[in-house]
Amino acid sequence: MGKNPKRNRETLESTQEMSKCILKNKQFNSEEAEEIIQAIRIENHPKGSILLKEGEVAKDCYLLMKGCVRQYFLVDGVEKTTFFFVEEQGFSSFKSAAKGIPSDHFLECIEDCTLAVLSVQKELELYQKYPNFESLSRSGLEDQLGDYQEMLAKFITSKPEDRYLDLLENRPELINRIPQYQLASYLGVSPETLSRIRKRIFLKK
Amino acid sequence: MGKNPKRNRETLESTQEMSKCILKNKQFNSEEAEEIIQAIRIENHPKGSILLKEGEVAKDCYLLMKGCVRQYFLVDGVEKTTFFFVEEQGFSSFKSAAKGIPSDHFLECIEDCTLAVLSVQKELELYQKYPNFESLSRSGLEDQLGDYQEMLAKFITSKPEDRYLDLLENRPELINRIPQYQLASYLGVSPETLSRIRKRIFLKK
DNA sequence: TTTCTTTCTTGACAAACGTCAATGAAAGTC
DNA sequence: GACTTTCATTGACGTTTGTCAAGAAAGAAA
Repeated sequence: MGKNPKRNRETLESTQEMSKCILKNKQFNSEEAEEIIQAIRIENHPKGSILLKEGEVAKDCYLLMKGCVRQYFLVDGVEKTTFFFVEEQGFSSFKSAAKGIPSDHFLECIEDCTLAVLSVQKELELYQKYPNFESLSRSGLEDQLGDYQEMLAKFITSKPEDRYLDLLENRPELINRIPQYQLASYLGVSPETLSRIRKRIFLKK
Repeated sequence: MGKNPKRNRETLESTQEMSKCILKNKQFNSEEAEEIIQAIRIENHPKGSILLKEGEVAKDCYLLMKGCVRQYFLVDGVEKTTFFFVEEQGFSSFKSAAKGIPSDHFLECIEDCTLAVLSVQKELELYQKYPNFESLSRSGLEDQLGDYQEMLAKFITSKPEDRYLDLLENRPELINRIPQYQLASYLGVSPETLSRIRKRIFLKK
């Protein structure tokens, strides 16, 4: 599954879309953009396929064009979901990719996914060649780091119910797309508790 | 407090130490290193001083040479601690600094601190001038992002008691340096609960 | 459709947590 | 030294959560 990504009409459209995304960026001239586009491959992975297993070394970084990817840990045989990536989000298993160490988590497509994939090796080459590309990456990393600082802070400072309300407000699309037991795990509670939290909220209105 | 940092023997030593840290990095020639060192100023802030207030726009990024800095939010009049920075750690309020928006949190020196400070503006200039410097920054950001991914995952997947045990194992120095009520907040529980958790752990041994 | 599987809900009970209040201990101040 | 302030501990009680188990609802497959 997912080992042999299809090359179809959707793939071509995604390539064009991704290309536009890079070309519109004024930091790049057409030559640079061309080489970057060449380095990126589009992959389609069906729902349920695993992009990265625990123990494997991450070799790629991703830009999600369509679908949803779940990051989870296996703790005492139980899956603990820690993140959902959706459209337009770029991501990688940084610890594993940057240091070449085995990943401690899994990445799973929980919907049919279309991904723009760039190998870490190629990425480094592009950094060397085009400082503008590294600049774009640094800036993106700063944004993401800001997001993570914020998420961690929210998680520390709020209760499960508040976190669910926060999700309702800031990422409502997740609630309809994602199985409730995975959302529960993401909120740090059991599926039963999330069910009760939903009931409590419903009764309050 | 902290508005008028002292220039003393300690400051000079810190400058030398920081300079060595940059010079030893083989990515830089002496000219580059010199300019970077010139751009960085050393500041001493006494215990209790605030580096950044909620509502202010972050203009600097920091490298902590000595002491400990606490990040906290003010939620309904209660301080919620979300991070402790210690020696050798570089940090910034990324969201605020990168986007020029007001900070949603505070940064407080909870010990007498010696900091290497670089303004965001100067930082961007150095990136423009020396791609190697931006490269160093990108790499550092990736490391930090990996750390944050890991921390968030740990927080989601573990209970308060596990988090305390984790702290005992991985950052034991924090436990003796930091008031317990701030640690409790950092672990996401009330001071009373942390006190009881410690008792439980003690009884188990 | 029917059947099977997966997911969600509900109940019951024990464990853990938050809050309020009181007490103790430690550190700093006069 | 005595005093004040701050921080840590302990008890009591109500709320929330986890777990186990059973049943309902929703999807997928035959």
